[in-house]
Amino acid sequence: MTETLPPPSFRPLYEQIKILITQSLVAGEWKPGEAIPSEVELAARFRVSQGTVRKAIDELASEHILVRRQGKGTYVASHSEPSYQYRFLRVMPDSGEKLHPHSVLVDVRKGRASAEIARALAIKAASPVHVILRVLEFRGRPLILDEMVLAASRFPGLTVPKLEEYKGSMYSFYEAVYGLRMIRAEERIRAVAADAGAAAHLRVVPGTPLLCVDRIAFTYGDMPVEWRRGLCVTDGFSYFNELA
Amino acid sequence: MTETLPPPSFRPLYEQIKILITQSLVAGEWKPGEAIPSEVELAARFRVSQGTVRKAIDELASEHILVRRQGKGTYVASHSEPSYQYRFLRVMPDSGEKLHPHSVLVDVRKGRASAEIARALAIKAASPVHVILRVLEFRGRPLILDEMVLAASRFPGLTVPKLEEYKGSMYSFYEAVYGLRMIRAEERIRAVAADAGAAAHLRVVPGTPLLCVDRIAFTYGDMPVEWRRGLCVTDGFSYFNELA
DNA sequence: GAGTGGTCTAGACCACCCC
DNA sequence: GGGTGGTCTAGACCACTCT
Repeated sequence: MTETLPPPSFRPLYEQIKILITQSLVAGEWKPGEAIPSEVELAARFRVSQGTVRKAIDELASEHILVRRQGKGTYVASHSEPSYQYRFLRVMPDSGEKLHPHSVLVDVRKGRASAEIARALAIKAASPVHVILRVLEFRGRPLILDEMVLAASRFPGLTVPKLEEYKGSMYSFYEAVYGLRMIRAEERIRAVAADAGAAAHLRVVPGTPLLCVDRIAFTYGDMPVEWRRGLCVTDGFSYFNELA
Repeated sequence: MTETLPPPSFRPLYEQIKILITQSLVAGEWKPGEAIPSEVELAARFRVSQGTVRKAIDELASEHILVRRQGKGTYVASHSEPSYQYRFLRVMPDSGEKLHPHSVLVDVRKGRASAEIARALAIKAASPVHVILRVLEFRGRPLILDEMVLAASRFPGLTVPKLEEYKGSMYSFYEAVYGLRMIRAEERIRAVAADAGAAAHLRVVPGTPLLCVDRIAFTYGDMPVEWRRGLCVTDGFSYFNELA
């Protein structure tokens, strides 16, 4: 889906400003949740007009990388903020009720990347990885069985106790502990029959149709960080998507 | 998902321009595929600066309602154009190959709206509707069994021969024949087991897990026009979604 | 070359937030 | 009241398309 385009013959100034701002974000000059300098300050710093900075920030805001707050300033988006907590979770109760799931760790172990996962994470096949299994529960009912795979090199010293502290959201964990902010993800969804293991974790009978959601999540610069497979019960719940 | 907000205390000019442009689109002043007047013309017509018209058009373009073409003009987006033909079809071969499905009509009949469908289409329960059944094939292999429900009042004189002409895309049909351009849709996805009927049409064994994709599609002003349920085989195919 | 959208600037003023 | 983002304007110049 992501394509490498031919070198553009022309490079608008505001795109270069976007790149400079992104570089400061990658370098950690401004951390998630913090305010970046005001538009006038940035305009002075980059020696361009405020309008040009505005256009750059507008685009970064539309990509959910920055957040504008009128009268206050412009902030670095963060998965730790309530409104961003479940930004990538598209499964919802059919009732329309808000979903506030509870995460239960099942297993954390070390392993080696399969060919498929190595390709997805842009690492060498058989590289060491962390594999995390967990169940998302809603009102005490198991809803999603997630398997997450992370390159060990990016997540040194990942341990169960550390993970337990952040049971709410994986991405606020990556962000707070490893400085990796996830900005977008690709999902591929299929229908599968529950095998014995999944059925046990999700408390359904084997063979029950489940959604199988494969996800690759990316940080700044389209660097893949996480491969994930979620098996999801859709009795009373569904995956919501808006086509625009 | 769509909420009615409290009356805004303040109404930017460019939003009013957006509304005026949208009204011209609804009224059919500019038809799908045609060019709208240039920015300077619109600025003169609405007595605002070109910059304000630009901002209005920018937003309409980001909503895929208009399409800008540098050096040529701004056009009304149309499902008849190749790049928009399958804009709302998210099912793709895992191979990465481009999907060019072929539509086969199964049945077209009249019926009455169930409570659920009446709610979705914002019509009275038991209102007369058209029900269309069709199969989407890919390389001769049945992939999706679609059931579409339309308010009869919006689609007078809908007949099989008329439909046959447009087997490629339903939405270019709605657009060309009824002047209804679909601009967005909401989908809810679940996993289900194929029943006997679906299994026969999709040539799978009954019980095979399928994606069940319920869709409501909207035209200008968030007016619901079509209710659709698609049953989809996901062997070699998956539903692709980008989370941004 | 004429016409279109696209970029960039500079400045004025407005709405919102907080001290 | 002072700072922030948000709107609106006017004008210059650039890139692209077609004739």
